[in-house]
Amino acid sequence: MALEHAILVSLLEQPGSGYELARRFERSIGYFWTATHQQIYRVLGRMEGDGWIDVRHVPQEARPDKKEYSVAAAGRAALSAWLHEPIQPDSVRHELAVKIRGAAFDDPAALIREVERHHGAHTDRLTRYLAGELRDFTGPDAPAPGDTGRELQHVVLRGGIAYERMTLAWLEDVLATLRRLAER
Amino acid sequence: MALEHAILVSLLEQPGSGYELARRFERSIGYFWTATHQQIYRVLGRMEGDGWIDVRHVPQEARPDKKEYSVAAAGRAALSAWLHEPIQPDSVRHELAVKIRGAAFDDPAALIREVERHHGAHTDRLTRYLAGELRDFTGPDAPAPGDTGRELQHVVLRGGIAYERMTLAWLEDVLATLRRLAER
DNA sequence: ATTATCATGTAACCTGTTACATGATTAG
DNA sequence: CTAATCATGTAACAGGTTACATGATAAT
Repeated sequence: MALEHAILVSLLEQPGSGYELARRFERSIGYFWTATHQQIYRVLGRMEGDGWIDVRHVPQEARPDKKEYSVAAAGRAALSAWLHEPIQPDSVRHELAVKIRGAAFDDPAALIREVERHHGAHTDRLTRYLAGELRDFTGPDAPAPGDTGRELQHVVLRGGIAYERMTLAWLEDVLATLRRLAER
Repeated sequence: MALEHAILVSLLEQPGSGYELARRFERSIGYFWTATHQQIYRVLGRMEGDGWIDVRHVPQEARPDKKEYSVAAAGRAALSAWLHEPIQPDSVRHELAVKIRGAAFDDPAALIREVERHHGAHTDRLTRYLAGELRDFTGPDAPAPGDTGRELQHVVLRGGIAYERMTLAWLEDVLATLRRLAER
């Protein structure tokens, strides 16, 4: 039950529409939580019903009108309560790892392409994260000392970067292993 | 739709009961896929209905009887088909990261304990993985060159180890950041 | 013409979690 | 006597995915 809370955090950082939230989940929030627009609209409806968020109808020209959501007092309270509850460490889901172990019962060499493809996708992600870090957290845009929000955003981004780097190194290990096995 | 496939891989490595599968998902398979016994029994029922697996009733003394499942031809074919399909790189879900960014709107110092707790849990996991590696993949029990299955199991375990090490380093970064913010 | 972007939603389905339920044996 | 291990399941609910659905503007 954390999509609600991820949305609350995002709306506290910056109010916005369901569409805008969906875009943020593709970008910055995407490196620690994912959600599609269908999920977001559903949850926004529930959160509005529960009084966690307020809506403001924003008419626009040359674009469809939008509903801008912002966090209400009850939402802030719900977030605060959740922050003080312990959660259990997340467990991983690596579909690719299932495939790698499954390859023992099929042709390991056939997996090489797939692993290379994943390596490419993770390289792209890492590149985007690093570009974001350079843009938002270095030079004149570095967070001022005491800018808690920005500092915390940065440490989470560093987590995303560390994850992608570790994944790339592991995929290279996997490729070397698969190639060694394919040679015989 | 990978629980089916994870179960197929596990049953190919070693036939077993739903209970045994649940235990494996807590251990070796747990570092890349999780499932509870409820989920496993439900999926085993469906897989049996689809003819992917065969059941053998095994009477036992001093223990409840068990149903031993093994992979049928149709199951092997289904696994093989899935192995040849491309999958999209897994997206991450780090509930703790949601909390860290949320802490900007609450008390960051209050998160320190929680992060320390997670650090402890990941340390335990890493210790277990390393013990498993030592036991199963070094010394006299090292996989013979050409033992594809064992080699692939090892590379997946190395992925679990790399993940835990990266996570621990990141959590230390998070702790340092939170402590710095709490000092002011 | 076609594709991309902005903007919102419904419906059906599949997956995952939590709680409930039973019952024997073995070790402390 | 209490907890752990072995063994299997049901039921209700929450969360996530896929497909369908609409409709405007702007850029190529």
